[in-house]
Amino acid sequence: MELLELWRRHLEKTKSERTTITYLNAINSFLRKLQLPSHKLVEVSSADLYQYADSSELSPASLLTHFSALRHFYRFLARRGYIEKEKYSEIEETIEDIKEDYGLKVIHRKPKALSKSELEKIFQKVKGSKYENVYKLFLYSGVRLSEYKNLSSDHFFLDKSGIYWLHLPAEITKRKKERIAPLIGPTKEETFRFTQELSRWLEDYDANLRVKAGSLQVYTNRLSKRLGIDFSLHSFRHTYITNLINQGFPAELVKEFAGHANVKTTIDIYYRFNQERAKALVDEFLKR
DNA sequence: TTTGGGTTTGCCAAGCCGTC
DNA sequence: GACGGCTTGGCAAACCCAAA
Repeated sequence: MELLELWRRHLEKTKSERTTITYLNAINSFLRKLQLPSHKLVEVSSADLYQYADSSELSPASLLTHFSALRHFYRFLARRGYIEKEKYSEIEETIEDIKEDYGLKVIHRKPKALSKSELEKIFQKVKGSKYENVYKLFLYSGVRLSEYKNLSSDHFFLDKSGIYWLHLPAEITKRKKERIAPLIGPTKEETFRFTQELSRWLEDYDANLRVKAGSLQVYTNRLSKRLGIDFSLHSFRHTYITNLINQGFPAELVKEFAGHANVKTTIDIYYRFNQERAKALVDEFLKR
């Protein structure tokens, strides 16, 4: 059996469908660029790897992904004895050299929480439509799009204090980790106003809150352009988490509500972001 | 225990097409 | 022409793990 086919089967057993697709695409892109037939993959040299990096028009992040795939492929071949261990070491070393040469590092953008005026403009535009309800759900729950796809009224419950909680079972969350999060906004008043609305919407979830994920994404993208506001569905999640932080929830709790696997993610991404914001606020205060 | 870099995977953008 | 659905590849968020 062809080595590429063997690797594909291995990926299908050990990786997600998305990763399998991404890695296979990377290898195919490599073959196309170098105009190599797949059986020549075992003969690939350092010069070929350099040629790919030199001629590629991919962004640093994508090039990194492609080299991750190549490294994974050759590690697979070496472990099964299809290539010499020394050959794999040479390939691995070359990939490291290329990364160094090209300064390949993933650039992380800071999360963007939406401001009050941006939210007003967005909700003014979608007022009265189903998108208004869905956007509010994203904003008050911090739900991810992938989680929203599988949501139903069964995932919401009202607690004794009169606010809704979202209970996401492990099978529908990103990292297969059960998550419980309160549906709250920037203030108590807004939270209770939303709770009343949600109570009505949940009577007929499909009619009030169900939109196809693809349509929701495209609609949001177009709205972002129309309004001249740089936002996406994920911006609502950033805003939800930022609201929790601004309200003084401790990082361990924000981590649980956000569904992060560890608190480092929460602190690194959101608290660092908030420290800058705090500095800006202090500067503003001192100017008064 | 912390941190930096690598890996995995979800999200977004763009283009095409159909419908009104 | 405007709007919305679908597909696909690249980008970036989030997680993981080894080294210090």
